[in-house]
Amino acid sequence: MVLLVEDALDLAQVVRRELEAGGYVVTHAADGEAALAAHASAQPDLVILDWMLPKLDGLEVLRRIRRSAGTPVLMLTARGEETDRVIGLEVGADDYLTKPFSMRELMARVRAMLRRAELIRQTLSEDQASAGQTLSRGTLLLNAESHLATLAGEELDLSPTEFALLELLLRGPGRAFSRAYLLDTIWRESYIGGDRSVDNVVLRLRKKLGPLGDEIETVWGIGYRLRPE
Amino acid sequence: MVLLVEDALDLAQVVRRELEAGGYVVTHAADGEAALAAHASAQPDLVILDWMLPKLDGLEVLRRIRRSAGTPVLMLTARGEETDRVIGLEVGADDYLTKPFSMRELMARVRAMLRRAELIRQTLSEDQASAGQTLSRGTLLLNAESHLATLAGEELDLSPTEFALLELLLRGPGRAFSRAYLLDTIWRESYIGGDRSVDNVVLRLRKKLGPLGDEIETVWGIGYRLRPE
DNA sequence: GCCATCTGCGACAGAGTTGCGACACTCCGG
DNA sequence: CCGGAGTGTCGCAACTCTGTCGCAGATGGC
Repeated sequence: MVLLVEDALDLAQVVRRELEAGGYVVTHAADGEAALAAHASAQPDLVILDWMLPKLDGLEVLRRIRRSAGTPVLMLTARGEETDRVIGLEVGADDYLTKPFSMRELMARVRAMLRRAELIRQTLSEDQASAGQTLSRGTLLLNAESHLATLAGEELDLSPTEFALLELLLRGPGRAFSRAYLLDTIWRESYIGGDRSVDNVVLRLRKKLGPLGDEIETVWGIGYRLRPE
Repeated sequence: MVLLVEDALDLAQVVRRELEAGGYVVTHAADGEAALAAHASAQPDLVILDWMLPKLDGLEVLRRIRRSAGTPVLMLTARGEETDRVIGLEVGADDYLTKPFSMRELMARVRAMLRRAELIRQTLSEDQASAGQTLSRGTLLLNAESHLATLAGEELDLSPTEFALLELLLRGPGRAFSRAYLLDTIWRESYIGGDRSVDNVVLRLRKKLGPLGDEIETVWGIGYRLRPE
């Protein structure tokens, strides 16, 4: 069951039809309060959440959902909206889509998210998904909410891009991320980057991490990965 | 290959030059009917489609393209047609650019779209194969998501091609794969290789697998197979 | 056993990919 | 208007991967 939270009714209609055509059952909510009510009563497998909403905005809705549940959330943001891509990740959105997006892309993401959620449920214990706020790796600590990273007690001075990359890696240790995925996820609407941009952020991040930098492995011809522990 | 559909010839000329300078091969069509014909015969990787066109307008062209193919489409629209945005989404445009636009932005979008198309293809094929599962064979473990293979606990250093081949074999143990099939599946459209390329990958893979390499059997006159357990 | 094919395999070179420093541009705050 | 931080781009070097070739060995039909 998918909960769709979107106040633009025409767009909601389109998305709903597409999802239903793909075999999903869809519940719709048009504002933040309705969304929370629907989430509590229907317990969806996935929430598609617009950023701008009447009554409660998407960010606040996300925050409250996270207090009680680990439901995967896909956020919809408009291009040009002043959204720090990191903010959403802090609160625990699992993925993003920038308007306008294609229906094909939406479906691809929805499927991927549901699949991943299923896997996590099967294999991993809940703590990784719900603990969320502070990620760690050896002496490296990363707190998403305060946007602070420390290495062996020392504060790490990371740029926003570096921070986002490190966070993504820590969220999926062992998982190999392609450059295309990273560009799509971290860079969002700022598109501009080529593959070499990714390389450079990795380069800078590795340096700042010192010895721990080696834990970021290159997967030749694919992308990068944080070495599984 | 990029199909450019634009009736204003001066603009088309400028865009074409820019794209070609960026390393893309460009085909041009000046009206809707020509666009459909070109799309059917040339099978482009991306379509740049003007909204207003002689004979068939852009929307109709998009609709017909969508009946037969999922080619990514970048629509060019005149300023301020908000309602059309939703219609376009419904029919399946993947991105928009409002005239006038800068060449720089166009190029950025084109690059991003091709990248994303690749991502979507990847995600969907993973979905079919229910990736993320760990495949195994004796002491050999292979995890597609992390792109990591281990043999008796030791990490195996496999090239992308070797990895893909091993994954395919593990997914269909006992099944015999012809060289043609392997070229089609692993090499995809970039198969410049002849049959001996396959042989060589098998050779290298066998070596790296050590004793387990013998499990990859040669099917004389056909191709290769992983010995059923 | 003989021949036509097919496969195994080492060597090599070209193509592709990544590491990394240098530089330029943009965005902000002073 | 300046200066600094952040980040995209470029170029070069180093490295990895992979297709090709040649030849030896294996295989199967006759």
